[in-house]
Amino acid sequence: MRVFDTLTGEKKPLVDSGAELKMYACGITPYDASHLGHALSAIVFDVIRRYLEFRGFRVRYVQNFTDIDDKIIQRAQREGVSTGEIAERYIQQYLQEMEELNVRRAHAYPRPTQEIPRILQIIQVLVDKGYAYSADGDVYFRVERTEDYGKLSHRSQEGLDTVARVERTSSKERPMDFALWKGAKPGEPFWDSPWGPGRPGWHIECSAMCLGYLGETVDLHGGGRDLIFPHHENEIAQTEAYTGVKPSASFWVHNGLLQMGEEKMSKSLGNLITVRQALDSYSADAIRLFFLSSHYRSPLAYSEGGLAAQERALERLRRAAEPAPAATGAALDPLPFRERFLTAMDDDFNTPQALGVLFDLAREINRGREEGLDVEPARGALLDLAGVLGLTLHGEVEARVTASRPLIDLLVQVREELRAARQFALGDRIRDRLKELGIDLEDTPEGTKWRSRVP
RNA sequence: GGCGACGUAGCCAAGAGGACUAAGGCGGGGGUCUGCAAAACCCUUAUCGGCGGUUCGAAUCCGCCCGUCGCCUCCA
Repeated sequence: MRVFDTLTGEKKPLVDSGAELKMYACGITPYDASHLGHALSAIVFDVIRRYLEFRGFRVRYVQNFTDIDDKIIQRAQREGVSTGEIAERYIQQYLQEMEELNVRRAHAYPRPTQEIPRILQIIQVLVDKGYAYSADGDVYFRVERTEDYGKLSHRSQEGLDTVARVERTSSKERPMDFALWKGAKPGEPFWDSPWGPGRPGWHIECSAMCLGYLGETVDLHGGGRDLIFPHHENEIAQTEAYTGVKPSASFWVHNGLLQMGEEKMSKSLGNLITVRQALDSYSADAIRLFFLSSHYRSPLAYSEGGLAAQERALERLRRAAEPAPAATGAALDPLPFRERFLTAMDDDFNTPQALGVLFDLAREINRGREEGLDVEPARGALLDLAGVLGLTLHGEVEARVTASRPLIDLLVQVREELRAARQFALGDRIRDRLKELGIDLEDTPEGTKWRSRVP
């Protein structure tokens, strides 16, 4: 298996050492509803995790929530509630939505406000080692002390210092130094520290939680591309300065960002589709299919039409995965498809190619059915491999019509009788009207079948 | 200004020196099946942004140009 590593810029072999594979993904800052970009990232790492497990790795997966930061504080002040309340609300919403998207739970979801002692201890060591200094109640990381700062994002210290946009604080030694600890301003939540009351900086929390939950070297550290700089660059600097162990991650894995028309989807730009909105209009499988039909490292442009197209494509897979009447012919061997699927996924999780294999397999199943082959093994493989991508292939709208099922059955039965009497005009009318209501009828050799769809 | 991606059919998207007379999906066209449909199946729908170069051979490597985007500031 080969996986692309942002640090080296190339695909490297990932081998199963037999030990637990440690995987850390940067999660969200819960100050508002999550958007599809967050879902994309979550689904990318969910698929990576599922595939690794499918390949026999024992995976330990940790994802954090940044539950204290400027935006959470602002929101809390605006609503007149505590920061903890804001964070908790959106964390629960996120977890609920991820469950609906069939994203498997991480083994742990640490949060900085619950890791303050560990964070303080790390900052203390960095200060003691000369990697950090306190100034006016803040503590900054001394970027100059590290010789390889910029190695992840491929930037030079000189370049960074001259960039006007880097925040210039009078108390900083150099503009590119970044905060480990932020002194509390009036009215802000704070924790006591040797440098005064305050709260952890953004980057230190991930260093602390990664170290605390997984150890000095994680196998796979992930997040969106936008986290490469400064977040992950700073994390590397802190963690490696603290432990003296390099590398702090064997693989840095970053997913491409979801674009919204011309620019990326982001909370600060306000051009977003929330996970909720997407789930209200499309099935979880279709949303996953939309994301996975492009490679995880490429940017992906959101499009209403694209999502709808995937919903239709999904229908092909769903139908192929439906149980078939027992057949007497030879069995359709799914092994070649399985191997092609593995080859695709082994190459840096090439899900578009893997999906191509799934569609090929679906076609073979349909063809096999017409030829009277035993497609059960192939059907099992299709469901199995789709499951690795987190696709259920269930007709998810079925549940919505449970109550009206007997009535629909009755109408279908009446129509069958009309057809038997060659009263086609009336029969067609029933079919057309049901279609308008989101019920599609199909006359097959085994009788009339119906299925519901989103109207 | 610095760093980095990307540009493949009407649309989405794999492929990264020879098995490509370029996967897969959506859409379009034609057909089989059907009372008619639907679904399914079959056939069909591209020479890879432009120009130059390297090579026996390039969508795949190099250079230049054009275009799009991301990061450099909170961000998945």
